[in-house]
Amino acid sequence: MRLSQYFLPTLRDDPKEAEIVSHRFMLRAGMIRQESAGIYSWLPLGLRVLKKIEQIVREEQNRTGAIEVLMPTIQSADLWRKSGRYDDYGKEMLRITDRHDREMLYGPTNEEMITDILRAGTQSYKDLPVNLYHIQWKFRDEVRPRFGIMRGREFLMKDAYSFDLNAEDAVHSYNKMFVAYLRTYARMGLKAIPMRADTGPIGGDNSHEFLILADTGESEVFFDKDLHDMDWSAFEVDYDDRDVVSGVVRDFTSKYAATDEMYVESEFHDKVEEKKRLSGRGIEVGHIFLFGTKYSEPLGAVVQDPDGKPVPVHSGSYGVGVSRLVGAIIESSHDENGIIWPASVAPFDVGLINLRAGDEATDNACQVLYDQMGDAGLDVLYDDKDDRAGGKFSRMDLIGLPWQVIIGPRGVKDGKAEVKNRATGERHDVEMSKVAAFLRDNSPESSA
RNA sequence: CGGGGCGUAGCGCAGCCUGGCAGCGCAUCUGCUUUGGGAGCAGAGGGUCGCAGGUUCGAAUCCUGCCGCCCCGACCA
Repeated sequence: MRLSQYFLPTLRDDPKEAEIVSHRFMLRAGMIRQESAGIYSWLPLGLRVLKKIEQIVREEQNRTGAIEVLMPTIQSADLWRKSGRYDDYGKEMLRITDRHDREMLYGPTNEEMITDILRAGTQSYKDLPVNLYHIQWKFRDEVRPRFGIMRGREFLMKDAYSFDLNAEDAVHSYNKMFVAYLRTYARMGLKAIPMRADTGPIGGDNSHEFLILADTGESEVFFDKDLHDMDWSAFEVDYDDRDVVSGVVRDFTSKYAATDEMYVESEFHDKVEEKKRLSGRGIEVGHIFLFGTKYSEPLGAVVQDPDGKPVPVHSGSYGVGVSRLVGAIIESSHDENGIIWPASVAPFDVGLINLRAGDEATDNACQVLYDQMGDAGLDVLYDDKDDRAGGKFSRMDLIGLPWQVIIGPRGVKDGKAEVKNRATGERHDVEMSKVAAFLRDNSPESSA
């Protein structure tokens, strides 16, 4: 993509409404534009990141055997009356009336609808287990939206729903999602610590929130220092092996970690020796939850078991805040100059900077490199604009592409390109013809 | 929902107290000189001063009402 033909409205000054780093950089880098409180347009650069994150989430869901569907944003009130949540949900739910005076709502979540979909399509225990998910916009009319897309009213969420014949099978479904979440966040370069979460009236151990440590997080967290030493890479697992999967869950839940709502000081002190007690703040980027037959019973999601008896299915729901992750990644990966994208979610792989646009030799060298990198499968943003060097450097640092390939008359004379790593700041003089190979050899292995 | 604050050009702001030509910086456009970390000079374009009403010869400025947005707290992917 040539920058001269792209739409990238960057800002030099901080917009005054943006208090936290991710919000500031997203606005300045031209990723989003606010349309209303908690509602944003996604501009080209932001949309690219959103799609990358969405795709990683999708791939990791599919890997567990979960199946993608797409449910509408608008739902009928009827289903919510059946589950009893229409009145319970309160003002957070945006209620709409259509032209026939039918009561509709903009979905804040989809337990009712997915349970009804399953009910209609499943009659036998032989049809289970099944895990259906979708990645769809949600609307929750938050009292106070803030921090840009981190707490928007409209947000993109992956929500998965598992259905099993009995409680034991449901735990395996839950565990699979737990492991999938570890892998998902790891692939985005994040360490998201699973923490016991409030299970509300249902009880039990089976609810965890996944939190990214960040000063700007909305939750206060308490955890064992040993968690930092766990293997946070996207390790391989056999999802069909119940023991392996539950073993991973056991490992990652063996160390104390709790958000303020579950935190009990005496328990923390009991389980963690003093020098290993850490506390801080975290951003919730996922929440998984096993709720048994809470929705299947009222909505009649029943299958026949091997004895021919009708039994309500056991379910769980599993959410990932896809749009929130864009902000969370920036919170955990930036410097004073701008964003530092992990390669897996970067909007482009490389920024090619032409320091002397209009100079024939420099233009030609850039064109050759642009084609070369494109042929090598790299996604390149080519800054071919007739701007000054300083502005180009600043803008490229701001938008945070993993690599910058800098071409000026100086290098062109020697046949050399300057390759800069955005994260480390390291610069390498690389022969023009070897730039694509250099980037391939020095990029983090693709974890797909 | 309680408390605080803001609304003037794409972004950041001044002007309002004490009513009298709507300004500054950045950005944008044109020309020249420059050209490896946000250049210089000269010129130019861009505004329903959030909206409505009122007071006044005259309102960005004073008064009333409304709308929008931000921040802090109680709630949440």
